[in-house]
Amino acid sequence: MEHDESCIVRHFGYYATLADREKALLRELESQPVSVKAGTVLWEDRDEASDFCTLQRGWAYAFRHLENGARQVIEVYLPGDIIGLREFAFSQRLAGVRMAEDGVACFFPHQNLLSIFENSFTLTSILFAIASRQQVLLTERLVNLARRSARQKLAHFLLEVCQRLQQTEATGEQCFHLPLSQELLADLLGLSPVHVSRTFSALSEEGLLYRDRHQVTIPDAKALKEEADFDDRYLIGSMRPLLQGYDPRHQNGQCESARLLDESR
Amino acid sequence: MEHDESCIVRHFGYYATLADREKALLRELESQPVSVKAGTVLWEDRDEASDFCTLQRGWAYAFRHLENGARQVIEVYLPGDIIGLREFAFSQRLAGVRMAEDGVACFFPHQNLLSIFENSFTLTSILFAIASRQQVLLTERLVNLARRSARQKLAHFLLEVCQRLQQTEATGEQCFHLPLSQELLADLLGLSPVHVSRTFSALSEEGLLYRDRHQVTIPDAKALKEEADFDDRYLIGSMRPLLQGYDPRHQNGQCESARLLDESR
DNA sequence: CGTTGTCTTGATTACGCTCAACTCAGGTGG
DNA sequence: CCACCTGAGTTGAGCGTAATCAAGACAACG
Repeated sequence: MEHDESCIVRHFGYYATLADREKALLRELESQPVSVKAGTVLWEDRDEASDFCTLQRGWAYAFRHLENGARQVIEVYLPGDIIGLREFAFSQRLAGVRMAEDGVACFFPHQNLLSIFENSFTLTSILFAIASRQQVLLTERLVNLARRSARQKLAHFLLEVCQRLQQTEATGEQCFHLPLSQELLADLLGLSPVHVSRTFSALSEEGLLYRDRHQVTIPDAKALKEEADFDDRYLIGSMRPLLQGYDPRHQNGQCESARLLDESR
Repeated sequence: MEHDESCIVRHFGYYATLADREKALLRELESQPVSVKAGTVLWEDRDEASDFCTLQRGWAYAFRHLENGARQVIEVYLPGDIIGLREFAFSQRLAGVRMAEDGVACFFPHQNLLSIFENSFTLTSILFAIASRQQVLLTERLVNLARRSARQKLAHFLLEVCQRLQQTEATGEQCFHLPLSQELLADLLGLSPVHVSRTFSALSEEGLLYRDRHQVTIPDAKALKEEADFDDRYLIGSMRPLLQGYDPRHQNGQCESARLLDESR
């Protein structure tokens, strides 16, 4: 029964080499695939948070409704991503999650994660790395929202998505399907829908970005990255070899950056 | 040699009961306390990321410089927080960290975290919970930046800090020392320094918030929370009992939210 | 008592919002 | 097959929040 095409096994394998036992543990997470239609709510804000889910196919997004009626899209999930880690320590959801297009999701209970912590050092490290990466994505989104112009926000997001897609799907295309409405992009980037439209037009007129319906093309990635102040070091490409240099016999390593220690003596 | 006043032991103890062995593991993280002056850089953006640090005393903040000269403050760390988890999976720093006032920091190497993964299921779970909470804080900051007015941003941040301080220091005060300049608040909230000043004045005139130099007083927390759309469920108070209901003999729990599964049959 | 950095206040500007009308594509039903 | 409807996207006009620039007040410090 060899099906290493398991999305999550592939995803984890990116971080470190997996033993068969570990692959088996991972496959348990995907034992209950569910087909979900576009618009399906995986869970609502404030629902009881009792499980996680992996995304096998399709895009999804996390969102919050504010008091004033506005909606903020917090994160966009692509195939291979794990959803719900945010609430590991919480008993209720802190954001809703909805499918942006038809897809397949696999739910697994909280306990499975604890069981991984207890049974696999390698998978634990990888999970921590994935949580760390999610935090880094969030950080970049935060900077994007706080300090960049509308055109930079839009360009930056599209560049990020394009690169994340290339990592998972290993295509070299500068052209991809974007199953998100302009209203959703607005709620993601902290703009109004009309301004998203205007920004698309402006970027298009300058030849930095083409879009037909939901198909986006980036003719000159270098120029667009320049425009957007985009630096891909926060994406997976620059991640460390996870378990490199770890020797369980020497558990109390010395600080490499003893700089400050020295100073204080 | 009983000194349970260790900041990190107290912090972890908040999540679950610790055995002596686990307390010992944690104390290793604090074996190298360093006194650091206000303004000291713990590390710079793009430095090699080889260790983490816990904050024993004083405030610190993570920041990034952008191409256009602006600075974004990403996160504010209070005593008891762990700094650097963001870069667990990365080989270089993705943001600089600087002390906002005099304090004490404890550096410990990457390896110590891996050693915890290998040796303590409980501590691993707590670490994951802490990472999860950091992500949640970041999420709330993102919403704050994207969708709220200047006065809401400022009020919301001050309410958050006030509550976080109360959790660690167990004081009931609606009054605290804020060792951050208005310029730093501006860089944190995505505003200009002059507008932070104006916003302080406006809130003060309405009696929602008083400030004398770096001392902040919140006379009517309820009113201010109303104004800021502040909901504290994202803070530690609403966290789940971490290991509740975990039984290692049944590792493959069933999904509680089988809602979608049912639908798809 | 002067110097420095932080904060305040005023005047002007700009980026993106709101409201509203219009276009366009796709889907539905007569 | 066409008429209609709907939802998404586009375009224009006017406005508002917060940015910018600049000058002045204030406190802390040497």
